[in-house]
Amino acid sequence: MAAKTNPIPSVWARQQAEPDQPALSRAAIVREAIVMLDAEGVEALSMRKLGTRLNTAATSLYRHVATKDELMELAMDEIFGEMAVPDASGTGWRVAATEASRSFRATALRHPWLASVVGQAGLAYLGPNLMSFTERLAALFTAAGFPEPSRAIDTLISYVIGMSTTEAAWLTTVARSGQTEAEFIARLMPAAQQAAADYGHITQIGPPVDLDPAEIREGKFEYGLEVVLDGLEARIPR
Amino acid sequence: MAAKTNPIPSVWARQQAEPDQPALSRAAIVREAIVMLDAEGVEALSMRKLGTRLNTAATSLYRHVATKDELMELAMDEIFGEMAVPDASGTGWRVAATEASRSFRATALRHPWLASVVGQAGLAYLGPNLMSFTERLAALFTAAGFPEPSRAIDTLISYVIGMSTTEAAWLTTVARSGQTEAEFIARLMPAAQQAAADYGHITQIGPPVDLDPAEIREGKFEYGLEVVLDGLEARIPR
DNA sequence: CTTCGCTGCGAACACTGTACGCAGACGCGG
DNA sequence: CCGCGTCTGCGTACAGTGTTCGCAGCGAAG
Repeated sequence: MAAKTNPIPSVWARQQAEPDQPALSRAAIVREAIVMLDAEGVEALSMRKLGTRLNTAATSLYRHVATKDELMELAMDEIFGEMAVPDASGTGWRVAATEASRSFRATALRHPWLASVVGQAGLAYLGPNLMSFTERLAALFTAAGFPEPSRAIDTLISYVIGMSTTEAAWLTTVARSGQTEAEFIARLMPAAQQAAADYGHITQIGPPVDLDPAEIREGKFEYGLEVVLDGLEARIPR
Repeated sequence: MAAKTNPIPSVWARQQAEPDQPALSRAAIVREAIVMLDAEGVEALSMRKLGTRLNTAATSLYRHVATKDELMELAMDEIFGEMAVPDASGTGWRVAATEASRSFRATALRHPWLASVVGQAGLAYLGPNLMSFTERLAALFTAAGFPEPSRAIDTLISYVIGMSTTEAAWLTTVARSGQTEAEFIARLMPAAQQAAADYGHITQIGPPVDLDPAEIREGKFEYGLEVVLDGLEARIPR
């Protein structure tokens, strides 16, 4: 791009570094990366595209971010910052845990690419927001009287992670197909029933199809959430 | 590689197509891909490397596999074939479900790359082995008397998937660091405790460190499994 | 014997993440 | 005011990636 620098380097022609683009910083890079990930998915993000989106060259990003994997970890931690763990005072631990789980799921569905990153990088990265999230959960479960709060937490968020990432991956697959969720299901039904018949087992698998798929998924999540919380509640010594 | 074809194409010099290499087939490709994935992880697998491993060119693979993503889905389904769902007769549904969950976890830890694939492709792909797995689970939970077996199944495998993939991703991270698991934990402890102190919450997070990390992980899994199964058992109408 | 479809493959294309070295800007001691 | 060292942006380049295309051989079918 030779046209970017003014051919005659005159001080008069040069405008004042247009401050609408707030310079290049790690925070700005992560923010724009999340925008791209939300809009086009995990495989559409490349350092070059991110660079042009920020009006810089791709290699400039490496001044603020060591590697692309590190950028993904930063983005992941940023997303963890969107998850809320409400206070248990007044409402009790169970509604607080329910609300935190719902917040996790909603956030994961808002940023479906998170499923890939969690599957690849895991939760070993100790970002501040992830730390804060688990720390608040630990306070919640300790106050609830669990003798082994870390195990209770791991049980709950394992369920939530499993359900949410599966759901997110499903939604990405549906979105890639260009069809609506109902259409996609309708197209998949014959193959599924065929396979079910092959195993000689007449299963009415899944709920009736005339409901809103999004509501079905939400109901499924809530069902499992109650199951897990029931099992956990029995662990609290009286 | 001009030296591969005999410079003088004589029938006598040509040996009988050495049958130790069992030709190129979709099954052989998937099998070798799994070997590579197990050995070197998901990011070390490329079509070219896989090709040379099979003594062919990379582009030859595309005669049997449409795309690399399809190959990954095939590999994933192949792995699902390793998971066992035992029969419930005699032992009851609960031990059968426990055994199936343990089988899932063991298989996922044997092939840690599966976590990435599940996170990216999800369970929307209807491979025969995945179908068989869920079908046998459906039979198990239906016979157990669950009014909504599909919901019970989704609850259980969501927990199992969440725990197993998180564990697999953790193990991959540890392996990449070149340290043992205990060393890795010891190195991470100060940062974690520092962060915990920042939030003013003195948590004895995690168990004492003088135990075998693998046993700790297994105990964690078993704890959550019992919790989920307890919650599920209460859903069976008497 | 001819023909046709299938399989392997070399070359090429459009990208990717990232290392390296150069150029300019900014703050600071003289 | 000058020089200077550090920091930031960036053009170039490299080693790879998934995948397409057209060509060559080979086995079976007509």
